Amino acid sequence: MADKKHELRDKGLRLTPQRELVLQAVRDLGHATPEEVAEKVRKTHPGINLSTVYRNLETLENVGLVQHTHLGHGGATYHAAEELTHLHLVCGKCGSVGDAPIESAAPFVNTLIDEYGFKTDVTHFAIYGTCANCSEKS
Amino acid sequence: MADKKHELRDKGLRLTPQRELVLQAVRDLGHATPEEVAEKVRKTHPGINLSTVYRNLETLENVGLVQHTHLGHGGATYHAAEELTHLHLVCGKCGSVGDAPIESAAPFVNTLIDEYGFKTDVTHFAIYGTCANCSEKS
DNA sequence: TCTGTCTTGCGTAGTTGTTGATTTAAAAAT
DNA sequence: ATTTTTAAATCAACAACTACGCAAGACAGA
Repeated sequence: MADKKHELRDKGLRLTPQRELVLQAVRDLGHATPEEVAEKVRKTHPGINLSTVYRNLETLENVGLVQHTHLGHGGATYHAAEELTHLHLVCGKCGSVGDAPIESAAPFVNTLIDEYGFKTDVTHFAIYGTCANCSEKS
Repeated sequence: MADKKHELRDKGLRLTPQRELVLQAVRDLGHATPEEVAEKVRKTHPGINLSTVYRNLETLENVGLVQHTHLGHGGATYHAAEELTHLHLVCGKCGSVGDAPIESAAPFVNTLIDEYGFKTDVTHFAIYGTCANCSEKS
């Protein structure tokens, strides 16, 4: 962690403030659309352009630092590669995105492999439902 | 099932060939984008318009006969309401959509409820991974 | 059968999300 | 410090998807 400044250069990328900020935003947000990333970055760097965000997300994905998924709405959502260790619990009512450890799905994943030969990648999609909060309220 | 002709009227909808065909297509296809529904319908009713398909899908959804989800790519996919009894196994390589009974996920769903209070609706999202076919080939 | 209303067809036009082209600026190498 | 190279900003174009408006036609009820 000490050499964070160099992880981009190590991948053969130039070290620009924008690029760092985009990566940091993805890490901070956990999962975010390009638009959300842009918004986040603009808090500290107001002039950043949406195109730049898109290009950097693409670049960062190429070197494996981030990945994208589709969580339902339409746009892609990005997360840092090292964060791909949990499930996404998306609440259909409030839109919140919770996390659960990957092990929660282990029996499910095994069932699908054993019975259908289907190798599930549970980190790549949203688990849709209703969160505890919204369940109480209704 | 004998009075299929009247189920639309019972919902307060007019009975048009297009409407019937759209509903039938959704039921036959299991899960399909508006475009795919249109294609299917056009086999027996070539002149049907895409707008009509969209409008009817919307109408049918309003009365609860069909539902839509986002399975990742971009467009919405529709299925008949009574068909919501299986999981969608979407292959990331070939794009195929397989089915698995809802019971496969039961332990998983229970875990999420017990530990996080999260009520999962497993029929409403795609389970993403690699199908048996594509696993062999690679 | 006739009438009023809902629906279709058709084209179009708005979103939304994304990518290019170009110029300017900034980063790395020398 | 200077040069070379790559990235950022800006704006525009694009594509896919969906919705809208109007006129003509089809459905259901009397």
